Amino acid sequence: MSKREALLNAAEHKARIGGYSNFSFRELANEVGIKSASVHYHFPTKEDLGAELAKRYTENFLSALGDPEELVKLSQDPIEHYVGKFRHALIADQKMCLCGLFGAESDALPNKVKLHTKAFFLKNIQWLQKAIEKREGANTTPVKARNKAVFILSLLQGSMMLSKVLDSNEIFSIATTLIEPINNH
Amino acid sequence: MSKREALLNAAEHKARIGGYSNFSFRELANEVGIKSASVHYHFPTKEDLGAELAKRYTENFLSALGDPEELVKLSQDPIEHYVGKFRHALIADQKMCLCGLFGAESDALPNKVKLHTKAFFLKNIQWLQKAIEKREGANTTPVKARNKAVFILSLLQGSMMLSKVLDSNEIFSIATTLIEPINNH
DNA sequence: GTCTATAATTTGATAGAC
DNA sequence: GTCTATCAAATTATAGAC
Repeated sequence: MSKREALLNAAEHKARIGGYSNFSFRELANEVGIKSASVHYHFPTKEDLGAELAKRYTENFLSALGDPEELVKLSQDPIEHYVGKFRHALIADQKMCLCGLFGAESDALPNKVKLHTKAFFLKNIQWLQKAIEKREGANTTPVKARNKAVFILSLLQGSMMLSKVLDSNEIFSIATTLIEPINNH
Repeated sequence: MSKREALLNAAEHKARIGGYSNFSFRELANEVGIKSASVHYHFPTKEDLGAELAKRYTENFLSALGDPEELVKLSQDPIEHYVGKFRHALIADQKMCLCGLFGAESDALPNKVKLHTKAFFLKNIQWLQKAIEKREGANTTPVKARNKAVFILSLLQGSMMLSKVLDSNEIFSIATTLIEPINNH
């Protein structure tokens, strides 16, 4: 693994626990076995590192989601699939969504980081909207599908927050089970 | 207004924008017109200040909510009332819920702050559960009412997050409108 | 790519005078 | 209650050698 990649991994780990201010160049450097000054070779400023972090997280997350159209063709429920990705982030990693944390502290972030965080949310809403449109066909409209997408993403981010603070993965299950009545409006 | 109160107000303002690390004793001192060292007279450590911040926020929020039983007696919808308090926090203050931000970075908080943040969530869930039980009477059970409470609080925290990051209060309206099908299961 | 050395700033905190 | 003075540590960042 390249040093650059190792730095991003270490930063992601810390940021998903305490946000943008929860990692420093020195800590990351120590973890990957180089000196703090050398981190600046890979990322000129902390803002650059933070932006790359949110960008990479978004790319990986959307890539793991796959194409919503394909899912519908295989007659899989894309919403259930989508919820599963968040469940995995919470249960397997025992951490918040990186962009959920960045989103909450959005107004305090350097501009480039904020923009990439915003992109995560826009792209996820688009993914969900498309999935809902494909699944429901003539039973929905673009506006209704987008509203449902906003609803689902809000609920997932919020239920991850509650699961973390109450230290209970069951909270996530409880909140997400109640998606169904909306999902099958 | 006492200096102590002014310090808490200044801290709350900053914390609701960028979390626990987004305020320092020096900044708070400057804003209320005293020196950094004097802040330690009011709050020995930053952890003490943070804990008091979450505690005061929780007290104020629950006090503003009032008694759910009273609301039901006046045949007001307690859920609508509850959503209105979050709407106000978002629209009037243009900020996240303090405990929402603290909740997201929960695992990085000093212990006392974390405990008071957790208490905010537990007390809000209790309030909602009681409100739902009173309103629905024999149509619900304690478990079902609590699950609904978890769902509503998750959705509200998440939709505040999305509203902040997408810089759109409409997002909050969209997400919360879709509470109704669950509310009237 | 990584290092040493270093700068400038900020931070939480303490001691002791008034 | 507030001040001055001070501290130790941490932070982001740069210059320049290897």
